Amino acid sequence: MLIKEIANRIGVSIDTIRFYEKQGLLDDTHFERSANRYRHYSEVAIQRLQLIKMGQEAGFTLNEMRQAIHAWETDELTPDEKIAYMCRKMEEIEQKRQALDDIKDYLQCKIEAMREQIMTTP
Amino acid sequence: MLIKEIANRIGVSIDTIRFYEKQGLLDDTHFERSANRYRHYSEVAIQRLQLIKMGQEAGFTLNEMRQAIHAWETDELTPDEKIAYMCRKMEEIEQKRQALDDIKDYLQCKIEAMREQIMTTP
DNA sequence: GTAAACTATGGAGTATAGTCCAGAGTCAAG
DNA sequence: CTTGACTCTGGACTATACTCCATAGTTTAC
Repeated sequence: MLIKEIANRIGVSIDTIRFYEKQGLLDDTHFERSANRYRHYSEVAIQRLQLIKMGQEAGFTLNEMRQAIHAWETDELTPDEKIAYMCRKMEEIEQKRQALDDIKDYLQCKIEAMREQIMTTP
Repeated sequence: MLIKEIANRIGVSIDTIRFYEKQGLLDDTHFERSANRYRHYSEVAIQRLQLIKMGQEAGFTLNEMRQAIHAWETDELTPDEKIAYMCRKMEEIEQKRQALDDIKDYLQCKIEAMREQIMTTP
């Protein structure tokens, strides 16, 4: 799969794919170079890019994701430490959820108040 | 309330408060100037800053918030249109929640797989 | 065999959201 | 009446995450 195809599949630009590579989020485990130096991406690359996209939508930075991936994929941490690392990430996600719930309540109140106002004005 | 006090209360820097002002998120309805040109902030400013903070934690940009605030506070939209606007924002929030749930499931799976691995290795 | 469409690289430019700094004025305490 | 802590302004600087561009090589279709 050449760069244009994977970019289209994931829904990002070609430049973005190359940018992620420069940032160390994609490496030679995700693609091979043919004789003409073209990158040929594997299914693993698809998964990696989907993960990055998911993480970004959830509000994580590329830096955070690179660190988390590194923590998970190397042997610098024991399995228990890896689990502990990811559990901390889960807590961060919970906090983000709480922020969403808070603003949702805020908007809901605003909307209710506006509806009331519409009802009670002649 | 001078700028240092409100910055401390909200938990942002003085520069950030002034930056928000430049961005049109705070105006003379949020503070008055004394003879020495010092800004004196009101409770309304506190509420506005808390809203901005909430919105940012939820992943909205300053631009989006400025637009939403403008839509809500001017008379360019009818009450019904304002409600419709905010309901669309509610949908965006739902999408963000979904992204969080997705990545949470992903992490959960990873963690489970790692636990399995720990159990089954000698 | 050439034009269109693709790939490569390096580097410049953009938007967002601040952060820092210089130079100047203000205020409260001792 | 000076020292230290505060305020003001304008502008330069930073990090993140792209995006665009020039230049050059490659492949596909006619």
